[in-house]
Amino acid sequence: MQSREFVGRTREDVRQFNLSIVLRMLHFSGSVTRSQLTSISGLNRSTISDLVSELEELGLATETEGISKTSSGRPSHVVSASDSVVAFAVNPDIDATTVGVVTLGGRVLTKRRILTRLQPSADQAIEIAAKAIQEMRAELKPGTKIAGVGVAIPGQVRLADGVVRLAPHLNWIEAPFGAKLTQLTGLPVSLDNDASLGCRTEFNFGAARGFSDVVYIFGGSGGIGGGAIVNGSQLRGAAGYAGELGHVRIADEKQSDYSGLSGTVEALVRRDDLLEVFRLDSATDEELAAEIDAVRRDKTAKSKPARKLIERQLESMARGIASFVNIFNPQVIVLAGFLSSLFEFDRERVLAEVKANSLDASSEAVLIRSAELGSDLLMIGAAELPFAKLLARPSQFEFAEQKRRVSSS
Amino acid sequence: MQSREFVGRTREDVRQFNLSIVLRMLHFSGSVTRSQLTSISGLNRSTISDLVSELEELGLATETEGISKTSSGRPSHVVSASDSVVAFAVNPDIDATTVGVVTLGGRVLTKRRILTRLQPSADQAIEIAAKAIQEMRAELKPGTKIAGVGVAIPGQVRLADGVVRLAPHLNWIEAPFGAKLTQLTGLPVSLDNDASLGCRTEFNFGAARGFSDVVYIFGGSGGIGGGAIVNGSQLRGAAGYAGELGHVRIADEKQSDYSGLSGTVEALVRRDDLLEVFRLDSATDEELAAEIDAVRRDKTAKSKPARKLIERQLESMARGIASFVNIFNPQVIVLAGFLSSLFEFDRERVLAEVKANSLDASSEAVLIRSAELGSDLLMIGAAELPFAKLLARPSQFEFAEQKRRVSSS
DNA sequence: ATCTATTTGTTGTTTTAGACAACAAATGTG
DNA sequence: CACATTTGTTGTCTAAAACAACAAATAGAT
Repeated sequence: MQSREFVGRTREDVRQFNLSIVLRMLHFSGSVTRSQLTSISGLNRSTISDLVSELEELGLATETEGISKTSSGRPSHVVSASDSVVAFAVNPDIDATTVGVVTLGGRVLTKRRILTRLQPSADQAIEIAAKAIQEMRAELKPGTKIAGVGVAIPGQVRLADGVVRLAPHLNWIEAPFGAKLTQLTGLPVSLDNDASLGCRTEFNFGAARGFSDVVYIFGGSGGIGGGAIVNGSQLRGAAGYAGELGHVRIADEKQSDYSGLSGTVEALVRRDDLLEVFRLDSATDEELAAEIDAVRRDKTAKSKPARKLIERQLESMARGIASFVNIFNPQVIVLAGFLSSLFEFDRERVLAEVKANSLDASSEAVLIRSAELGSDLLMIGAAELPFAKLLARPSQFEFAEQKRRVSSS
Repeated sequence: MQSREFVGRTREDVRQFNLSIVLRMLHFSGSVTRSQLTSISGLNRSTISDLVSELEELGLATETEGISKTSSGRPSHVVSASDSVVAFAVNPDIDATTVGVVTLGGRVLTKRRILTRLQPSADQAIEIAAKAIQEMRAELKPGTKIAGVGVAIPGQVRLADGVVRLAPHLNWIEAPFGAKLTQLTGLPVSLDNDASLGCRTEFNFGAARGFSDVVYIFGGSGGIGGGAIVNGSQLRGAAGYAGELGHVRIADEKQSDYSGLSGTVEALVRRDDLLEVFRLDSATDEELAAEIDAVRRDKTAKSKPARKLIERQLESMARGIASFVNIFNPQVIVLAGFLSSLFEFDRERVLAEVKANSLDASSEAVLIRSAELGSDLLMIGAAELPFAKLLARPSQFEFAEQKRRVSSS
């Protein structure tokens, strides 16, 4: 008999859980009135009062007797997530490493993008991140509590120990990112795949908010990543590698993807191919979107090769989506990165192709939409990793020491 | 803000939850000693004592001062799931409808297979099931409590209202199976897809026991079905259609499956094709397995066409599995029906093909194995539907009335 | 300006279920 | 047969949610 499943619950668990739901409401909505907390949770007024007091004492929430626009009656106190609880977010990528500070309320306080040479080694990225964190830490307001460091990795991450198994784009193999960054910063570090975090963030704050079953597909220069929300919780898999939707085979073609698999979505829907047809060396997602949109509007012969490529990619993408619809029966599919541009190129056609390649029942109610969150997505997503641990057991969470020591370097 | 997620917990919830874990342990293991319950749950001895007493009073558990082989010390009481709590299980199929009675302890008390003409209508199947249930109900020991009726459907089921959306094999479309069977029997009826239930049962009692992330693929005469366990809970999707693993596209081929989709696993791995190459009109899984095994052993030229077909199917199956490995990163893949025979034909090759078509990290630890549970699989699986509701809130569950009335028909 | 209805915050009390401690009961062992 | 060990039982303790009563703060009506 497995033991994990059959662990009993005590009164302390109830308390932790209720503290957790209150803090989660604050985290996801910024600020909430006490009467809202009461009605949504279904708990008694006095219980909510008690819980909020405890969160205040823990330094996790602040209460203001602000204005709460209701019809009549005594106005309710507004409770907010404390701005003095923060997490560091790190996102190493091919040409730069981004580091930011995110508050428990979801605001990005600072963000720094540190350019590197192309394909930095893991050790280089770790040192850059550690340095930035140390500097930013010194600038924090006194009394600020640090929940930890969250890292979004463009590759496969073993969740158990924070080792980057493979990041083909960066050419990292078996890099113990988490352990080393912990060593350099003295802070607890959690890692996850960037697309998984993107999925989770769109689910928490963006286009997939309010749904319970979500498929997220992200297209970037490093390939196609994905994530899924299943019955309200993130798809992780045994070791954390789940959600590699780009590496699903959909055709016989020989062309292979960045991981060497052929006929996959990632092999057939390539950002580089689009750049090539537009004769661009590199482009931001906005620039690429503009090019694609220009093709959409221009119906003359001149844009034919580009149009054909876009349509071919769009069709491959739709085939992949159709399989995901059959597998997950999601309420919504969120497309991010340049996939969103492919979708906007011809929404009707994408929808039609998806329907044609999936079961009627599964596809009848599915929504397809573009991602909503922009450049702060990965900062907020990465910060969610340490915050998740805090949110799970608010009164037992131990913050990193805030005694700053003079760094020797 | 979604409301469901943020509902607070009360002391009553704790009680229900603890009653639930105790009853679940009894359900999954048959019988357990009180000391085991204590150590596994982590609850206090006196609490377990109290919980067991309540379950006894509810008629859900029985306690015997039996022999518990421990080293020394006072022997512990053995607690078992009550045999007088049962559920009906129903499984309509193309040529017969099977109805059974299953105890909370997991024993199949009775099973009846009622032959029908080929492709019976839903109404016919419902009437057959209702009649069998009524007869079996009359034969139950007095005092037996009925948790409800669970139905395993070879097709897509809308979980919310128990409507069979599509069962291509049976040619059922939009059949309100649940409502009608409830009407005829007066019992609460729950439905689910047969492969989903198969998955769940292998997870609870069979080849996938003890894992948290499972992919299950079933091959039968009606096509290829599937199911998945994600982080310990069943993949359902928005409406309950998730897990249609057979309808995932893996190749360009034109050949289409029973639902009209082309190039899918179901289109390329067909039981009928195997029967044809063996010149069989029909065959049980055992007979088919024997044929396939004969080919395996016979290396002469004579069996060439069969061997080629088997190998082609095996390869397509492996391609599908590889995609599922990338998507779910499961600990184990369970193959059932004739897929298990394909696997046994050449385990090494299936494994090699899966590895070749999936990411190294995702596939490195994955196990592939054949299903363990035999003919009672769907009976136990279907019964799990009503039992699940009982297990979720033991002291609030309302059993069907046991006052038997003389049936008018 | 005052009164009323309404809603919310606060405080003290009640209830419930798990934890704990002490003791009795039932086994194996030397 | 004394002893150690484990388990069941019983009475008490404790923490946390519910509850009830009252005070406070608003909008709207007069």
